[in-house]
Amino acid sequence: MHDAQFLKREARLKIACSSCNLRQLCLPVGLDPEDIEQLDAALNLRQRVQTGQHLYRAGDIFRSLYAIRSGVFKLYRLNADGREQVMGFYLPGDLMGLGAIGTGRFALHAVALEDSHICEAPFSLLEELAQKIPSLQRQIHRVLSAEILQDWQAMMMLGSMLAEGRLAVFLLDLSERLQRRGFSPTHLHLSMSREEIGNYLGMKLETVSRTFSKLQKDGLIAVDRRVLTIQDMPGLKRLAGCAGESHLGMAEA
Amino acid sequence: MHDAQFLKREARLKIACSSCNLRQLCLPVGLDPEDIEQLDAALNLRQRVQTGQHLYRAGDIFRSLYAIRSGVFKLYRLNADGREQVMGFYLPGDLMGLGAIGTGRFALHAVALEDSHICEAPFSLLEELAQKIPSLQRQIHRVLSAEILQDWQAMMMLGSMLAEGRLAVFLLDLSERLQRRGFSPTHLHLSMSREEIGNYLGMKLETVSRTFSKLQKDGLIAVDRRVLTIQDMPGLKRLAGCAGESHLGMAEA
DNA sequence: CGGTTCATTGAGGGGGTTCAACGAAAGTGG
DNA sequence: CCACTTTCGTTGAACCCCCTCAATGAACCG
Repeated sequence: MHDAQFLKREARLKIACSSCNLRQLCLPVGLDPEDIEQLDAALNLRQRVQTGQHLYRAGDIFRSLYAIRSGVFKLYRLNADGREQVMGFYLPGDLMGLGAIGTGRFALHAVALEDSHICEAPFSLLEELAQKIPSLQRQIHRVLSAEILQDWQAMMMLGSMLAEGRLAVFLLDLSERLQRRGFSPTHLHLSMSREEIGNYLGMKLETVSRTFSKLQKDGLIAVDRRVLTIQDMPGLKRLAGCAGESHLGMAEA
Repeated sequence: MHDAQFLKREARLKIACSSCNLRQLCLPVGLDPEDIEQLDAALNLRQRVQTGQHLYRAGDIFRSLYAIRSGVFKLYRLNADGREQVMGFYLPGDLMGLGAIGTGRFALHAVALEDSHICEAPFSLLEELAQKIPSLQRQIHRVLSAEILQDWQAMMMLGSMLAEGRLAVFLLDLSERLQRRGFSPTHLHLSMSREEIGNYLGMKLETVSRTFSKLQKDGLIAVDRRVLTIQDMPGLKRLAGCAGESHLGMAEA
């Protein structure tokens, strides 16, 4: 993501799970080469999604999961009075649509924050294949479970942390996910606006901006527009770990 | 739950999925009678968990999912400085442990808020069985997906609603889940304390208490200790729907 | 009955929102 | 190339919801 070279290099490659550099993050994890071939056949539907385009919308009938090959997506919902609520940001190797399996309809809107490429995985085919390939079934379970864990982390942030802590958790999470994908863990490009970050973290864009400024003043990060450098990883982790949770109070059973 | 008669009646019955009145909520959904028998054989491990007892603890090795037959459980985590963070309340028919599938270890503590009965479902057996029974596999996917949806609702509350709205969503969610289980949707017994509710909703127990009082003054609910009656369902839904989200503001793109 | 836990209510303070102004960067059309 | 416009980010000041601290009351239990 945020790397034109990366995009171009990917476009030139034959796009197959077996040759995909995301196979250690995506559905193929734990599969034998011959199984990956079968998987490849099932999800040979590739698509390009340009910045600002929607991959699907809340209410659409669910037929497929979508794996991100490159780019970044924002998942969000619109509440009763039309205001947006960001539910997460998704990176290469992530699967989108997991919340729709149960109901048969997408619950959220998915929009590309950068020019992106995705792989469409028809879910009925995936289920069929999982019936024959135990390791694929296990991986589907793992992926669903991981999404639950990720959501719990967001709930934890929103439920018990102050602005500083939330931003620290957000940055560390992003950093770790980027690192797992082979990007630098300290030099991040933010594909989302301050408003989108704040919306996800349950605060206003002004608060995000102010908190960025404070973290910069404290020497933990350096921000220049949408390029953010983590300068004091342990310090950030300290913020994310314990400090700043629920108004400095120490009470509780 | 919260009904001694219910517990006693259950104890007398032969405890099998095929005769369980939760089979429309739990793992057996969509299974043929003969498949249910196989499922029954796989999870014949029943347990009693008394109020305050832990079913498992964060960090424990994950081997089984746990289905609630009767009672109520609280799932929570302890953060760095030992403070509690409630991640959810689970009712009969719900499955616990879904977040542990990916990592092999439980991420949360599970404690009974009432004297409860659970069914243990060894996950390796479940996976094996799902390999043979497509409808069971589909149900496992559905259950995992439903947990994701439930978590998204919690994120939505925490991220964009004020105390009143959060409490309204909480009560309506509880009401609907109780109704699906055959209980009254308007007359609820709260198995959890104000502090636990507040912790889950990202607010202090005093705020929960004050907000209950306000909702009561407005004629939406009636509260007597841990018995809560919903008196104006549409009014509550109005609160949960749009009102009270992010400081009364109407701006935004 | 005294001790503990839980719930309610009040008063004061703080973190974040709201409203507002300003600046920087990017895109547009002449 | 430069006004013009638009979008995005930053910063300041006032207000408000909720937290904190505190006191009181009700129910449960040994």
